[in-house]
Amino acid sequence: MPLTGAEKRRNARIAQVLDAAAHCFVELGFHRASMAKIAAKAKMSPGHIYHYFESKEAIIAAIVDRESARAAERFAEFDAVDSTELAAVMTERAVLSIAEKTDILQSALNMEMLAECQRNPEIACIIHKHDRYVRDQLTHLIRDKIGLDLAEARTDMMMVQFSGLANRLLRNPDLDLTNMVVLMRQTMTSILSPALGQQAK
Amino acid sequence: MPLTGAEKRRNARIAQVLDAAAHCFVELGFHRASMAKIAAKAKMSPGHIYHYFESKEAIIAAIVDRESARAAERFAEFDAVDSTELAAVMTERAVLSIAEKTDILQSALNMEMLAECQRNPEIACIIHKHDRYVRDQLTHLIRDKIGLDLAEARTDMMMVQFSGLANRLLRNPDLDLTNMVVLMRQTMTSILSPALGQQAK
DNA sequence: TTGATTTTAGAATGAACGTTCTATTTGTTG
DNA sequence: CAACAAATAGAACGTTCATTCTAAAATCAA
Repeated sequence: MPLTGAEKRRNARIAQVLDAAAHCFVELGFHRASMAKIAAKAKMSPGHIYHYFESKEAIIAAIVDRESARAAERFAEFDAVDSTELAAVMTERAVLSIAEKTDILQSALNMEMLAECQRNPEIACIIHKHDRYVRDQLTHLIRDKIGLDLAEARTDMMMVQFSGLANRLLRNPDLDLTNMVVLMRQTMTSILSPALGQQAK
Repeated sequence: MPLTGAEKRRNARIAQVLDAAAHCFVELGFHRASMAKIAAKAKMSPGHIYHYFESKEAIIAAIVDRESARAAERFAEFDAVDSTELAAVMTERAVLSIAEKTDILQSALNMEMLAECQRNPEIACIIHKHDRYVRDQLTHLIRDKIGLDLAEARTDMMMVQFSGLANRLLRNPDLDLTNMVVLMRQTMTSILSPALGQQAK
């Protein structure tokens, strides 16, 4: 069924609040971003926000859900990639997405989400849900399309590279990516290579 | 020079506040942990804390500094490891330190610190300082003791594995480490192997 | 012990916050 | 246009917070 005019407007307002909230959360963090500031950014009154969200907590949950979903979506494109190229494409993507300014800011939000994840069960649930989704897609790719064993472990190792790189750039903003690309590609290739165990002592 | 009684007592009180603050920060985050709660946990009055710290911000900075220093210290032991064993030892350490409950809680604090790092220049400075220290140690090890090229890039890739694994465990608490250990060791070995570039397409 | 200094507690303060309430404007429908 | 409903603004409320102030207790010097 198509949305009525009222519903469309309502959704637009909700998106407006979420955009404003995301902006404030990146800049100030969940708990220093006040409803007043979010309202100002969204160009509506503080009180009015409560017609769309039950509480500030609900806004945080909605943001975590939306941002996690967006991040998960970006993994979907790997599905179409030829299996011999997967390591290279993933490397390019990891490095490139990190190199974009937007993702650097994003990762502040990501860190905050992960911190919140440990104390707020509702947030934990949302994050785990999206992570499971990405993991299942990737595992399917590795097990069924590439035909490797230990697909879950390989998936998690691939994902270690993504989050690790983001984490790394926060701790060391001067990180030189040009040399790391080579090593990253080698690492991804190694994770996706069938031979296992002989390198270990 | 040895510390006087008064100085010793003062240092003990400061440590008492920091321990209490760390506990509250893990449980509630930087901004929901109130001075009243920290004071209660430290068994002193809120007002009294201001004799040791200028502000709550100063406590946060001190915690970030102390925790970063502790984390950096734990990297020092790699210095004594035989270069052929480094990958294996580092793998064991990454997996083991993650498997400990204390480090899981620690990583909530870590995430919060990294989030704060993007908005608070003072916090950023502290984190970068400790990261540089660890990185320099590891780079020296890889370049001078093992004798590899691209030492900085290899260092950062090693560190990607550490933070990536911690990150991963937050997103997926059911992570099965037993299979990952094998892949992690292979990855670390690959990062520390001299041959470079031929795997890449 | 007495006086001085440090350490400590706890109430007081003022600002900021999330949320609710009340009123006004806008939009829709007959 | 009239009447009603939805949307919106903004003031008001009660709470919580970081910080400061005041005074009491403890410690130390003589």
